[in-house]
Amino acid sequence: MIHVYNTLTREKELFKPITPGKINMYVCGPTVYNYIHIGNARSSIAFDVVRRYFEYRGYDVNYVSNFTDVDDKIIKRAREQGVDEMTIANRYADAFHQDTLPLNIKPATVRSRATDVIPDIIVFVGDLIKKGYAYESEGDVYFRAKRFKGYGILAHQDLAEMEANAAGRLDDIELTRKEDPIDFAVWKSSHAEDEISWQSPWGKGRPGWHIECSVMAQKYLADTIDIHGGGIDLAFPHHTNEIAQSEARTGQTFVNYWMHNGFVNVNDEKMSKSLGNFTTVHDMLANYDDPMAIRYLLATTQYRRPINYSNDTLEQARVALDRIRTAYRNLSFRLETAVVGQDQAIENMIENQISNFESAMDDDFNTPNALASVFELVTTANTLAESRQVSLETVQHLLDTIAKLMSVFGIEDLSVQSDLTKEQSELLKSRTLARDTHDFEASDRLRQALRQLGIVVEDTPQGQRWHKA
RNA sequence: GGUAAUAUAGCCAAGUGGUAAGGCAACGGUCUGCAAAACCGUCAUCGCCGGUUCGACUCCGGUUAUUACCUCCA
Repeated sequence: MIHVYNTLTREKELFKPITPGKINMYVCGPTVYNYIHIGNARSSIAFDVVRRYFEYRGYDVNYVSNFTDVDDKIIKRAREQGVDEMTIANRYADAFHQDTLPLNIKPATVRSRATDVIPDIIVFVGDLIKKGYAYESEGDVYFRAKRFKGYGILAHQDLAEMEANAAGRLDDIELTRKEDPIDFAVWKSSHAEDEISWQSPWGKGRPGWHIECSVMAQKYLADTIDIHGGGIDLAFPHHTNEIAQSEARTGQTFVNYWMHNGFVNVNDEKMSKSLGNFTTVHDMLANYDDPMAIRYLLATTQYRRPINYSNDTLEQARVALDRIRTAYRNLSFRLETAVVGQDQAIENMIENQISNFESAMDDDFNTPNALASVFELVTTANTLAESRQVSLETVQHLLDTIAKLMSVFGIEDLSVQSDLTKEQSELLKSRTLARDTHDFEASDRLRQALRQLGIVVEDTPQGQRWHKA
């Protein structure tokens, strides 16, 4: 029984998929005009965890996301660099894949670009006009926001307020073209010859920002989808407008559950270029050698809560993750000395923690609580690793469980052990001999030598335990 | 101005009408040739003021602070 917080109703609701066992979800992707920043990564990771948990629960998840590859920011950047828009879009779409790979974000089932669906967008806009929900005005096409009943409820915005706000902000050109200040563009005429554009019934132009998501969700998923996700800032206007467009066209509910992730602050401040704390994933990965620690920080905070990203919080994440890795590694070491059999008390404990983990995740993906269960298992693993005698099946079960639960957070490869070089192997053997004869001087020297070669050796009742530094 | 969210120990962070998970740090102990890793123990009364209640940190009212959104920012 999974419960999901629905932004539309502002309540946790029992999750019921439209088709049993299947989930159609759409998550807003980035505008590819720059490297993705940590906020983009947070959003991707938050919904990656949602997806992974549904999959863990046995659902078949159809995950669709987009690249916004045509918009003002891309056009501007292309101009600045004297290249065409697609050069910019391709460059940063590629960078997205490079940056998300080390963060272990699963690729979308379908990752579509706005420019891949231009014909569909034109049909969609045409339909809106036919139904009286949109109108052409000097080459632009606008959506009649007021015509759509319930416009603004997702973000709990008041129509009159919005109207007043909008009127003060728009320039004269927009005001003269729009019937109403709160109307929004679904199609924009192109203003310059060298600007990217497509031929349409309304002249040369390009899609408005919101329309692509409505079109893709419908094209690749369905008229009504289970989950739509994105950053909380998108609730208004982006998702508000998506709802209006999509429902105006189909007459059906567009989305059953709206999910929005919280923001990432950098050093306790909102990330912005003017504050100089704009943090791209590209730079983070270049400056930090443990991408899984970044993932840990972003994945283990409850998705609706804000995250403060700083050297300090990142370091705390790394230390916490290391505790899990160390436990996993040290228990793995006991596989060699384990005896065939099972330990019922520990088996029961494992089942209890799995159950706690699932209860936590069922409750709107409460990752901090779920993690607490993992740490209970970690303590058990540490205790077991120190026991005189351990049962093989139970050791394996505990290891598998920790790995399985952590993989829900997208943290895999807990124990990245590589083979020893011949030299390292020889040194270890020599050290065993030295210890057998209580030659501690030689033993300490060899431990130091191994340390220099990147191998940390620890002495246990079961012999030497080593791992890479 | 409007609409929301948040306020829990040194830090990060859960949670609940009946006397506060987990992680880090700190302190004490155990284990250890030393070390490492680990284990055990200690460490908060929940922004402020009222109210409801047998009882609130958890519900209600108020207040303060912080933050976000109010047309293209995840």
